[in-house]
Amino acid sequence: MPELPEVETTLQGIAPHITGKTVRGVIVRHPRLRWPVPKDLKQTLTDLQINSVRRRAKYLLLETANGTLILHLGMSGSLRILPVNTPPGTHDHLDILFDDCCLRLRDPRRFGAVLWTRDAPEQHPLIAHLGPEPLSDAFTGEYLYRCSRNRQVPLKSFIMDGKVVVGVGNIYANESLFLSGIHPLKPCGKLSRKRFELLVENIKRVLAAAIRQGGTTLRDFQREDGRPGYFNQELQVYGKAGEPCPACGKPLSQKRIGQRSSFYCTHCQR
DNA sequence: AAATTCTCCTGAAGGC
DNA sequence: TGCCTTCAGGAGAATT
Repeated sequence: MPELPEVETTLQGIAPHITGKTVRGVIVRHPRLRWPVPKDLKQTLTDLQINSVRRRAKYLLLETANGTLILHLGMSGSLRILPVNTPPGTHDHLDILFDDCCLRLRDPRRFGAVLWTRDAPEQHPLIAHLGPEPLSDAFTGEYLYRCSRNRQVPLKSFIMDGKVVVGVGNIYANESLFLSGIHPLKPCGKLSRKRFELLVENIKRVLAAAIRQGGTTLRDFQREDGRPGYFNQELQVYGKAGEPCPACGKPLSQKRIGQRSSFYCTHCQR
């Protein structure tokens, strides 16, 4: 399921193939995603050059002289670079055709999105009010500490809130809380500055390590060339309810927090 | 305003 | 083998 490391992996995979290339055609097979794929996307994009490919939060931004294509992979989306005329599969929603390759979006669960904006993407309503990038210098323990004062939402929900910080999805929230020895249900307003600093260090560490491994492949995620990510091997707690805690050996707990499965050690995380 | 719940969707896994 | 139920989840929208 694409979280920030998977989106970053996808970005690094597709960028070299499409940057500077001119769109020769667009095929929309299944327009129904989270929002309908723009009807006139083919007209809009064809003959435009992709000037740059960037990422903001989990949005991929393909910038042209006339506007920006915004892609979101939802929870089951993947982008691949394929030879032109590769036969499509069941959930292949969209092809963007270039002279020598095809950028194909597959999204079985249709939580993803394809949007077009003429304005600067930073102004787009979905992007304008997002928190800082977790791997940027703006994301510090001090920042999280200040954001969290007078709030009592569970810490795990807090760090997964895109208005606080972007890109910390369920897998990596669980992992970084474990590494920090912090209980996911701890009210965020009660955590000390010191412990926020440790947490931020671990969020950055986990995300950076996952990017190095090409992300985590649990079900649907695949890289632009079809390979999986390998960070699964490094997971300490995610999906491991009942298994021994890697630190103390007691069985790991599982509980739903804010509609998300949460995994933690009641002994090591306080 | 902040916190919580609902919603979209499909495929995998488990129960009988 | 097959049908049913349950679960997974990003994040906007709706509700409390």
